[in-house]
Amino acid sequence: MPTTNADIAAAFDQMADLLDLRNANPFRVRAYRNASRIIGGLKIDLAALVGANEALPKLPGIGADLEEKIRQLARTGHMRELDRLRTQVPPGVTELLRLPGLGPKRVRALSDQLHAYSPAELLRAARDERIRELRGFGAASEKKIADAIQAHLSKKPRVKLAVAAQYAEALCAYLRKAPGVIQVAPAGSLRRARETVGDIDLLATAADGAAVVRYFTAYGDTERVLAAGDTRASIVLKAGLQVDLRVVPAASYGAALLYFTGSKAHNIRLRNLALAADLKLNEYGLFRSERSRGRRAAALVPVAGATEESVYAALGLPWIAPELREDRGEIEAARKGELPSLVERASLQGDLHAHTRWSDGTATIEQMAEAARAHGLTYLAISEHSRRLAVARGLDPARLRQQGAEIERVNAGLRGITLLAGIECDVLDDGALDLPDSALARLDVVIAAVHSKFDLPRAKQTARILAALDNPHVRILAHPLGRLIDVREPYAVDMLAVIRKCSARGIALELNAHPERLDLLDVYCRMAKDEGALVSINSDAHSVHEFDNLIHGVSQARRGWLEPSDVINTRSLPELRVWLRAKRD
DNA sequence: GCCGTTTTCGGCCCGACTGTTTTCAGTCG
Repeated sequence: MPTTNADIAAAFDQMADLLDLRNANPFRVRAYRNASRIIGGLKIDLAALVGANEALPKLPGIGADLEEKIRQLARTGHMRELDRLRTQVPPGVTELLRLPGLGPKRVRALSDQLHAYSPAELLRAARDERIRELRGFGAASEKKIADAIQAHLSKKPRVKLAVAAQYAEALCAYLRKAPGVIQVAPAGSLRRARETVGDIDLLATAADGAAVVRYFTAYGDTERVLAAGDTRASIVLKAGLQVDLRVVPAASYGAALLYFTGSKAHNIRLRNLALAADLKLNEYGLFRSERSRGRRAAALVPVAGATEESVYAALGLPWIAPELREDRGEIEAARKGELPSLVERASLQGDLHAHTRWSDGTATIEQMAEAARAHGLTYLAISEHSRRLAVARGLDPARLRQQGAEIERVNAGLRGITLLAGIECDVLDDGALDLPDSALARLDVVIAAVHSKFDLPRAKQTARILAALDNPHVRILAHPLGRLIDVREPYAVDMLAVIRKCSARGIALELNAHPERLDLLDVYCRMAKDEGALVSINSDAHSVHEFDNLIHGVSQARRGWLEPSDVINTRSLPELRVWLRAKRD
């Protein structure tokens, strides 16, 4: 079993947990956490490099020591120091760190003094009222811990972006009516458009923060209030989602929005840039400290803060789009003036993947065409399932011909939008396609899709998909990882090999915009861009409403640094036709 | 454990809230 980057990241994270519990130097702990985050988001396969005896790339925050540990993990699957630490901390204790309100110090106190080594054991201690006996704890902490464990044991998964966005919109609309409120904006991972969101972060500006907090905690959908001060508050919605609100003065809006949007790693980079320029950055603004005669303390003079642009500018940077703020090279790119001009929803001219009643959609061809036009699109490919997907009434060659005739008939009466004849053709177990080449050759666009045998071993799955990509008619690879968020893991496949094949054969990778899929993942969007492969942002709409989902695909593409030129359906129909007809080897 | 256009040693982001404390430690984002 080869070691993946995810394995290395997990080992480093566990190392950080264990060191934290053993009261190690906090900066050493941070070094492991940083390394974990960096490796977790890395596209290069580190273990493969080690296996090939090649040099590892120079990674920020990874020095000689951690590099050696990466080598150990790659070669043996183990890390001596981690194995040793594991024997010194009872298993289960690190799980206690996952409980909100418990950090390393308190977990240590609880496990050392109460011998509570797991959430279940700690819950028992809370019920026996043994926690309140400890120094530094009281009845209130005991109850909080008990509540936290119960919430943890019935843990809700992160909420999908599209769902969180709905709650956030309603909350923002409510907050805009709060007394004295000036601005309200979503922040946090929601604003960065991460595919799932752990909680909703909102920012408001007002002169009187306490009044806004009072109004916020009175929100009708509130299950309970976790904390409420003059500048911040946290509530839990009845749906189980936590919402954090911060209120700052209007002059701090930009600095606060920057700070609460994150990511944490991006913020740390910005603060370090500020420090290097002898400035101080916090959620209230960017400040220069000036010593004046007769005063002991230096005065803080505001330099910027009302807008995000002002803060970035004062740090010598252009504004950076929230989707890029993950410390994945955006600061360096900004410095060099090499930030991508990200794709936008308005860049999309068409959609190459939608279904109708001919297979498992709910609308007619006309209705889908009309809806796509109403969403500002100028072309739409009707791409039904193929016969193998019988549950979805997939088309066989005969029905495909009939459907093609109807598309032609409908097209003749359409104004402002053009229909293309497509197919979402199943990839069979051996990589062959589900329809004969003679049927595929008549279509405008053929999308190859894996809908079966998700659990093939990596080598077999990769070979199967590569074989499908060899079919000369294939122009797009649908939802390349097959994952359903929170439901089905991505299948095991060598994405670099798949992306290189797509690049070589001029095949686009689909970024399926359905909120359950958001497949291609952001890191692979970037890999596709780096490898010169195109991406197609498709709705996979099965009803007239689902064209709205395109925005989620665009957000994911932006997280993957994609520009309009990287996305095939930003092209006009004539340009697209040129690409569709281009000769392949 | 990492890092360096002042540094190879001595730093390492910063403020709010809570619960426990009588002035602060721990946790969180």
